[in-house]
Order: sequence, then structure tokens, then C-alpha cells
Amino acid sequence: MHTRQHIVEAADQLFYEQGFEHTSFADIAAAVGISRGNFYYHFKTKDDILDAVIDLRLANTRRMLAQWEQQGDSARDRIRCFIHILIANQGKILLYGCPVGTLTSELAKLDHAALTKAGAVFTLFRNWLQQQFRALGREQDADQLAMHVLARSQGVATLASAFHDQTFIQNEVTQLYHWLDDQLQPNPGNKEV
Amino acid sequence: MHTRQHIVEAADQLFYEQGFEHTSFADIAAAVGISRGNFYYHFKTKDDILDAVIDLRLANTRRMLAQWEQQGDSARDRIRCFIHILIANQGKILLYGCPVGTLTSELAKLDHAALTKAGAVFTLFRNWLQQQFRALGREQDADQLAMHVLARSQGVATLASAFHDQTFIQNEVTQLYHWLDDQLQPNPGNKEV
DNA sequence: GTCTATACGCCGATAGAC
DNA sequence: GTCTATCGGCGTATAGAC
Repeated sequence: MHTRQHIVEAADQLFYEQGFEHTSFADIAAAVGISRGNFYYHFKTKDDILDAVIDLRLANTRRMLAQWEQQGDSARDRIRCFIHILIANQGKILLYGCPVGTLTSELAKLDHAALTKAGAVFTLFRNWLQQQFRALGREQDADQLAMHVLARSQGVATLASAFHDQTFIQNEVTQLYHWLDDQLQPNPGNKEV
Repeated sequence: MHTRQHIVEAADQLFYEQGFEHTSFADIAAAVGISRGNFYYHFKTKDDILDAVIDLRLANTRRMLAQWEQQGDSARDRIRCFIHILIANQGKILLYGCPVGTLTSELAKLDHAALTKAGAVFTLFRNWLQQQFRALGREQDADQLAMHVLARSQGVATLASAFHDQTFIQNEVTQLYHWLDDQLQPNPGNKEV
């Protein structure tokens, strides 16, 4: 029971830092402090571990979104919470990129069955952001705006990791905040969606 | 001589579609139509193949950028050439994402020595875009604008692949074109960059 | 230059003792 | 629940014939 959760948490971290395929049972076992054999009492296959890891990420994401929902005063502030992840997690992002984006990319290339499930984490963020933009009165293009924010964040994470550039994250986050405020007071001369 | 180039080209494609680590010598040998043993006459290690693949990508990128340099009438048109890759390669992008971004992400997680070299492809685009923005009179923030365009493109590729959404690419490319034109006629009310 | 045969290690997975 | 021992397969890489 306790061990199972330790395995999932260790795998979650290792899949992020080393990649899914590159992480072996030996790696996870060493991180948890158990033998390789004991492993199969808790999980039958490696794919089962991946499944559990994605479930953990889905649960963690739902909890985080719910927390922002209560914490943020306005939809604007809540969207800013999302954008702020780039700052809060910048240390890990500089080293390993975005955990959601890099996992889906890897699974896509592996043609792995869990790709759809991994993409569900993206969908959680997408729907949540969509909801916020609807609250801002952007019913018609709420989803487009949500995808735009997601894409901008992904790009920032990828480039920041590739160039190990922390200042770049700061710059882009500032621009994203400005972009968000531009969406609040629609300017007729502004061509941005 | 001839075989060597075949190997590099096949590896280039397979590394893109399947990932570097997931691609075995057997995969490349099968694609080229040679035996695994013959392989080692041309390359001593798998890392040597990766090195040659990155060299190929660097050369191809330089050629493409030089072509845009001649073809495009204005710096604006040349930057549009870059953005247009998302449309031109959308089929492969929907399946495998961006070849530059996904390779650097993978190598970063593998802690691979070739990571820096792989990042040089990004730098080629970055410097070229920087040059274009300088030609547009944006000397002071040319690099920031270049990184912004790179990041936006990366994000679009990642999300398009995750959601297999072709329309999303179209939308974001249109927005990028608008953003670019906004940079040409600086609007005092525009808070972007 | 290209082939076959093979060494050697790591991986995922299983069997069975404790 | 946890362990040790072990299997079969695939991976990179080597040796040597043609």
C-alpha cells in the first residue's frame, strides 16, 4: 500500500527527469529502496506504472486547478496563476522542460497506447482555461484563447530548456500578462484575437 | 560513401519519427537495406550517427535560411517564410511535433553530450530571425523578438501534435502573421513586447 | 564494402523461497 | 510483502570471412 505510492511518486519524477523509456525498473527500485522483484507484486508491467503515474498527475492537476479556483479573486487572477507556473517551476523547466508536453511528445514517437491518457492532462488545463475566459465574457473564442495560452507556455518551456535561459522565461511571462490584460479591455486596433 | 549518406538520411527520419533512443541499429539497417554488421564500417558508435544527423540538419537549415534570404523580398516576408513552415510541414508536425524541439528535449533528459550541438540548430534560426528583425529597425529587441517567434512556433507544434488539431495550426499561424504586422507599425497602445 | 556469427550487458518479466 | 535467482529478448558492438 505504502510502497505502491512510493513507486508511483518515484516513477513520476524519474519519467519527468529521464524520460519514460529511458527509466528502467532498476532506476525506480533504487529510488524507492526495494528490489526489482518486489516490483511486480505492485505492478504487472511497466505500462501499468505509466498508467498510475498519469493518474497521479491527473489528480494533482485537478487539485491544483481547484485550489486556483478558490484562491484567485477574478478569472484574470486565476489565469495568471496558470501562467505563473513557468516562474514557480522554472528550475525544473530549465532542466527538463514541461512534464506534460515532454511526456506526450515521447509517447507520440513511441506510438504508445497511453498517449491519449497522457493528453488528458492537457485537456484538464485546456477546459479550465476555457472556463476562465468564458467568465471574462469571451464565450465565442474561449477555447481558442485557452489553446493560445497553453501553446505560449509550452513554447516558453521548450525554448527555456533548450537555451537554459531563465531571463527568457521572465520576459515571456511578462508579455503573457500584458497579452492577458489586452484581452480584458478589447482594443479595436488590436489585431491579436 | 553513398551508403553512408543513406544511413544518415534514414537515421534523420527515424530519429524524428521514433526518437533517438527508441531507434535501433536494426531499424536503420532495415530502412537502408543493409546488414547490422555493415553499419560499423561507416560509424563506430550510435552517438557518431547522431552527430552526423545533427550535421545534416545544420546543413539543411543553413541552406533553407539562405534560400529564404534570396527569395523573400522584405524582412517581413522572410519572417513569414519561417512561420509558414508550420503550414508546410503540418502533416509531420501533427504526428511527431517539431524535429528540433523534440530532439533537444529528448537529449536533455538523456543528459546526452550532443545536446549542445543539437541546440545549435535552434541558434541558427534564432540568429537568422534576429537579423530579420534588425532589418526591420528593431535593433534593441531583435533577439527578444526572435526568441518570441521561436517559442510561439514551438508551442504550436507541441499542442498541435498533442491534440492532432490541424485547424489550431492555421489559427495560430494567422495570429502570428498579425502579430508580425503589429511589430512593423508600432502602435503606442499595443502592449505586446 | 558487405556479409554472418557472435559476445556481452541490460531490460522487462517470472518463479519460488522466506 | 519482500527477497534472490533466473529466463528470454533485444540492444550495442566486435571479429572475421567473403
